[in-house]
Amino acid sequence: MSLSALTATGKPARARAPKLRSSDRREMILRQALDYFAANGFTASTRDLATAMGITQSLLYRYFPNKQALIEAVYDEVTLSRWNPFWEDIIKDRSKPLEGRLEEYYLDYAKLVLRHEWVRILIFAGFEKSGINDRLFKLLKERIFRPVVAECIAEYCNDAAALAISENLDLELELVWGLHASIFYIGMRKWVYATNMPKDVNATIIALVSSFLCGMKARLLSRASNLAQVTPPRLGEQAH
Amino acid sequence: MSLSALTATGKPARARAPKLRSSDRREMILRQALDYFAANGFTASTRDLATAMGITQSLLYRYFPNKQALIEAVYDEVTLSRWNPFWEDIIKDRSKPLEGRLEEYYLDYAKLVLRHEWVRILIFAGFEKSGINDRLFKLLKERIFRPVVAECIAEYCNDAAALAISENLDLELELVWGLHASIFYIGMRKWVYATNMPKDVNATIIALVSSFLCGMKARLLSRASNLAQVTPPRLGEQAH
DNA sequence: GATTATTATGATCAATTGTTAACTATTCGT
DNA sequence: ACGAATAGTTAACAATTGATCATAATAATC
Repeated sequence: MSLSALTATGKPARARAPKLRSSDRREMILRQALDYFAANGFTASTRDLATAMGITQSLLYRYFPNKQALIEAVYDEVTLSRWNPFWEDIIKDRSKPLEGRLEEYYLDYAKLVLRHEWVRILIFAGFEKSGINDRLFKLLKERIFRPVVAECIAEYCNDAAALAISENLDLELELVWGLHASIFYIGMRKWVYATNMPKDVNATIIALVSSFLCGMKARLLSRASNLAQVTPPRLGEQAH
Repeated sequence: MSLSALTATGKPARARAPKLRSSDRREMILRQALDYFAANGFTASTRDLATAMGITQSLLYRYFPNKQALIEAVYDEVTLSRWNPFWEDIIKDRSKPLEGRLEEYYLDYAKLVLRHEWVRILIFAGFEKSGINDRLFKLLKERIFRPVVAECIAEYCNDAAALAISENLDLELELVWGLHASIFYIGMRKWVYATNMPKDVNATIIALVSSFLCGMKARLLSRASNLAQVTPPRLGEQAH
């Protein structure tokens, strides 16, 4: 009988999925599940997911013990394999001007944010399992936010002022959170709200970085000068 | 027989829900559904929802034709009734300094963002039905973002410069999007990612507003001065 | 206190869900 | 070419879902 005939239950027949090496099939499932979950949320059914990738639903369970395991593999794939380990080096490379370094990093990060999986999977994951993003945020804070603050201080403060304010950098860190948020939110406008985007994304990133540095500089100079007033005769005064 | 006895199927008995006036019951369902959906997402089952509010699931269908209608009522409740119509007046009130006005508005908006329903319902809605937030974003843009840009221009530009740059305010608007994002993201850290919050939220808002104004001022002054250089005697042209 | 209008409940349906297991098709070594 | 190993499919189960409706409980009216 014909392979393209109907099944016993009358469902339209589909070409049998080709037999792949176990590792290849697993990789293929992971990649497609990533796209599918990013588009439809983790609540999408395993049946629809399997149909979308041209295999039967039960085959999923040969490669992942259950749906949750597949979801976690997808999450790891997004957060671990899309993190660029060189970002930190870009930020810390003092052979280039600070503004250029920040532009370079944030323009690259924006590319990530403009791909639907980064924004959507991160948010889906946060909703599903609180705390799942902790590792990622720790990475962000230690490898990006703190270095950015350190570079700004190195740029705008002398050593004495840098030392003096290093006790409390909460608000400086919050300004970096703010810049991060501004750029992440561009992705949210596209991939969560489906509302209007900046006319020119790159120009927007550059304007945001410039504005950030302006605010950070003003803040650091202001702290340094307050410091000088409080302890007049010692080091630590500096101007621009 | 006792009212607290078990039912035929052995489920633990629950006190029968009191008989309320139709409008009161509807209001009560709406309010509780808001909290429950904000906490558990729109995919939460109507059974669990009903149990949480101490009524039976079928009662929901007396007040809302289906689950989708309930979800939409919840969404409207959040977006329509939590919008403060006086925000626009605060921003435009030139009897006060600009920075103070922005602080006042954003401190108030932050209160909204720190309540879980605003952040979560908005994002849930965006995921469920793309375009549903369009009306809200139009409101934000017309009543908040554009006025903020206008007030900044009034503060930092003379009339000629204001007129000249008014042709293209895309990037200035994007800076306001960025400030909005910075504050909304504080709510996301709490209600989506369940990660760390600013140590002092109000101080953070004030620092963000200050930094924003610093960047906006620099940008507007720079545009105005470019303008003067390019077309010394006339009005109107502006460069990139 | 009996009648009536209104509100809440319980049982049930059909569809969909994650998951398992028995079965079939394909590939590869010999 | 044959058989074992591997990959994929079909069919089913139990639990959960949104939704419906007849009925029981309560409040209002007289």
